Amino acid sequence: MQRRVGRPAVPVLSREVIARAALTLIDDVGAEGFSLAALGKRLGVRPSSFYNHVTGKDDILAGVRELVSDSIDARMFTELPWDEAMARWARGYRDAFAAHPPVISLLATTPVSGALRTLRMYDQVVTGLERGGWPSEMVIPVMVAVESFILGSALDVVAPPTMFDPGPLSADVPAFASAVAARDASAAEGGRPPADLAFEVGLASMIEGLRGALRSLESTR
Amino acid sequence: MQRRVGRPAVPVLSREVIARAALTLIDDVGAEGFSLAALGKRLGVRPSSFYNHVTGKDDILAGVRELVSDSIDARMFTELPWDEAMARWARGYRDAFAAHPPVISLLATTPVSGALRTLRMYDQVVTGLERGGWPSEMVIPVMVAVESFILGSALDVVAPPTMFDPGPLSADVPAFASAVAARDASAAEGGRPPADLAFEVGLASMIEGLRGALRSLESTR
DNA sequence: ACCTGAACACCGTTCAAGT
DNA sequence: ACCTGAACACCGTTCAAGT
Repeated sequence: MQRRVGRPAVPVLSREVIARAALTLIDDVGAEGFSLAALGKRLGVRPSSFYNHVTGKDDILAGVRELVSDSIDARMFTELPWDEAMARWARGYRDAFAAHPPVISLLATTPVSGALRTLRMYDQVVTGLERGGWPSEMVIPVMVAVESFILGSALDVVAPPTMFDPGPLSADVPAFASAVAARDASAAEGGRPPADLAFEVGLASMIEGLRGALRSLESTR
Repeated sequence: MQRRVGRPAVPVLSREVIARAALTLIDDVGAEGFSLAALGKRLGVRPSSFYNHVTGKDDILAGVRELVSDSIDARMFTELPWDEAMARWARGYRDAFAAHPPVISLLATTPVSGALRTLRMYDQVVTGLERGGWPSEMVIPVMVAVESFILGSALDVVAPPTMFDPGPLSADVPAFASAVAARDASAAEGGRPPADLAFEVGLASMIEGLRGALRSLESTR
């Protein structure tokens, strides 16, 4: 288990290895349990070793972000109508983060990575929207609006479900308490997590609204 | 400047005083410059003093959240039609966070506070939506969907504008690069921050989509 | 009740030393 | 080139001592 000092015969670390181990560590112990010491222990390495491969903790988290982002597919924009592609892209985007709940809060603070892979994804979305008839100055706002909704929804997935216990609070906010109860009953009936209902109604509404906006843009032209 | 040991004649701290000082400190030095040591220096106090008034750093941040959230108004739901009230609520909600950009990332990780004031706000929104004809099991999803969009948009405000420089990247993602240029030109013409365009188009679309969803719910009943 | 000051365990980062 | 190990400044938190 213990390694001798000096350069090892075969390298034990790499940027990739570090990022993958960091992702599973965060998944296992949560955002607040993540530290270079804990990560080093998992990899059988001293924390100072990381600095041969990354510039520091922030760089490790950037690697984690790339790992998660890379699993998001945007190729549907090359074949499907823009509105259908948008719905599928949004679900995949949200699922990628929902698969790693504790990661969401760590990465939410730096939503857009300048990584080339991410820019390529944006490029595909932009191309699909323009092909769908959106005027070019509207394309980025439309994409960012949907992305903001997705990221906000991902945060909601990880939010502590404070709303569930009744008790003294219910008396103070009766309309809210009974609406939560109705929502929970409805979600349980459908066999889905309560947070999914908000995501689906929000996504469907935003896309329907965008469809209408595009129609009126086209009719006034 | 230096205080003698022992209990002071008149208390220098309180939960409120601590939260206000924390908010302005974060505004001044950013999220990463915030520490109990720095906060103590501002208040002329040792970090250990805080523990007489709050349970720790997280509790201080909860106080900051309450401060920001308390400035959000939801009374419009008692007088205006639900869709118009929703639009105003959303703008005020976003503005409250946009007024403190560095705070957003610190607080985004715990989007929903269980504070009574926050629950009261939700209660007003819920009441307004039900008055507008929304079925009770849909009310929470609708509110959460809009709130998710708002929080995601607030994060976007604070996101580093990586997208602006041309150079080698533009060649790799041409559609994206030219769409950003078109967006920037359009924003500059309107004299608004580029991020505002996405918020406005997203908000208008979501509300328009929700109007449509409510209409079809009502027609099938 | 409410502050100081010493002490604690832990943190990210730097850097010389070793192979 | 790539690891260890010692050292650094800083962090949040605990707690006895003081008024």
